Amino acid sequence: MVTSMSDGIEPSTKARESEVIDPRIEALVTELIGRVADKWTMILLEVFEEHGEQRFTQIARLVPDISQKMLTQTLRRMERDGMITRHVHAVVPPRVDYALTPLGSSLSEAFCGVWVWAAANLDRVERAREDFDAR
Amino acid sequence: MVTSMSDGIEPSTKARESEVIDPRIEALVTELIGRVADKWTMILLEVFEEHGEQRFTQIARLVPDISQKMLTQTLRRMERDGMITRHVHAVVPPRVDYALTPLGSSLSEAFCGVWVWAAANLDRVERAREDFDAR
DNA sequence: CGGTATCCGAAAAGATACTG
DNA sequence: CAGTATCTTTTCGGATACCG
Repeated sequence: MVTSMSDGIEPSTKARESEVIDPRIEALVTELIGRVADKWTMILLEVFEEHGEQRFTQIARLVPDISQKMLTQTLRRMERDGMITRHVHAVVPPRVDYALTPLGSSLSEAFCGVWVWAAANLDRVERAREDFDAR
Repeated sequence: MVTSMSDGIEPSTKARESEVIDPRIEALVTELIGRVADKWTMILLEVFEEHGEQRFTQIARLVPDISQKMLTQTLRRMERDGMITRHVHAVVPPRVDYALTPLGSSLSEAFCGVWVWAAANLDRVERAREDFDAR
């Protein structure tokens, strides 16, 4: 869809739709996918999309399996990538609110299809695994 | 987005949209996302979607950065999950063809939006990072 | 060709303790 | 509360050797 492969000449039997975009762009997109197609990133995007602005501890409660380290790390990276904002309130005890930016929101929407797919195909995958393991 | 409703009563201050789906289903969907939101899985799906049925060595050529080990591993897992088929031809030298199943194809489509997003927002992310690092 | 098996160093994730 | 620092464990990925 987005990748290229700059073949030379061949008439080729198929695979004739996209192709020949700048390999530099290709590499950057792939790097970005590698960054963004991360389990925790996807899950946090989803949490923000569903629950709106949240503070640190609340997020941790909504995602019980994430370690505090990974939560901090993922939030920091998402902030750096422009997905979320981080607002520190000067109160005691401290309060930090995280919220999606429009950019993060748009990515969340792009991932929406994957969530729908997962919910819809859960049982199919389950059965495929059973079939495979039965061999 | 996928999680859902059927809350009981409480008025609550906010966060009144989702909630209270079977936590078992929720956990399974999350596990499946964790499995599927993998860099190499995404990239291999994309390769199959673009280039159709491919044999092992050809895939390796199309994805130069993947190690043989990770390629085998990812293909095996995708086969187990019902995303791809694996056909061994009884010839010498051996020939093994991999191809998307309808299930894999549907996942690939679900991911399509993410690829489009990445290509479209590359520069925005780039600038966000520069801004962040400048602090 | 299309793998599997093994070893190994590097990187990522997890657990725990401490702090402004 | 919202982290950071540190330590341990797991996973990743390259290199190499070997097989049907």
